Amino acid sequence: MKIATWNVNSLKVRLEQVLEFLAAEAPDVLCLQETKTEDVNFPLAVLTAAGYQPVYSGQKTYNGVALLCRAKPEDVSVGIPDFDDPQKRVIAGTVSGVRVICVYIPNGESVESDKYKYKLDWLAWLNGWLKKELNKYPRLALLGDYNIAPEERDVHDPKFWEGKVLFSEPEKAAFRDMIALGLVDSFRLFDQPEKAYSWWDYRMNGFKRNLGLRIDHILLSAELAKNCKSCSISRDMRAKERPSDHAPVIAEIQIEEI
DNA sequence: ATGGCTTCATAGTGAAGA
Repeated sequence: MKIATWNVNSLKVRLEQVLEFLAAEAPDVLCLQETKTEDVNFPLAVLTAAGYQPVYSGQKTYNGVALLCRAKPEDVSVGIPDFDDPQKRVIAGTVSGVRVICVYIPNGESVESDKYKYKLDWLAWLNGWLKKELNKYPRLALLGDYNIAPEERDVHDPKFWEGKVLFSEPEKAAFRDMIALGLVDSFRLFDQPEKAYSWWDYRMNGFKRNLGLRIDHILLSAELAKNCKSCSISRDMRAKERPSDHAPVIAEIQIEEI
């Protein structure tokens, strides 16, 4: 089973690249963030024609998430239960016995911002929910744009980023809280290139200079992690004309039949 | 190493992203 996540920064603008990615990688599930598309405008027909069954939760201008699935997703849910959030940031479904949760964790803007408080609050709600979900679904994958670089090696200039949003201590602690639930960062199960990132600022020639952060992740429950065969970042998608500022992350898992 | 992109909503600028 191949699962992937990609913050596309507008599905409308990136649709051709999404189709290209689906054709090239043929993932069983692709999690999308920042679709910035209302559900009535979701490009259902073209993605269905490409062999995928999408489920989605979007809104105008901001946020928006989707799961593009080869097999029909079961028990689809939207948002975090009991957490009243008008921002569309979570969609989950069960595909081939694997619970796939797609998240677009808030950016936070800056540590002084009210949006940062919202981010930390949001992460606390996510953690509480994940705890229950892991009891329910031993085969669970949490994919998405976390807007957190968990370690120094995930940041091109840790000194500069120290204490700043995306790399502040409370955010890293929230990430570790997810690891403490038993989730595993699939990317670090394998040898990886030095200075491997998943996001580069559009400004300042960020990509060409590899001034990036690794903030898009695929976390796996223990049962999936032990069967994970690879995890990599598709830098080539960031090198294209008119790219998203994020690159996709892909993991392969060998699913044993029960 | 941040003002210096990109997208969206909108009709000339402003918000937001990270």
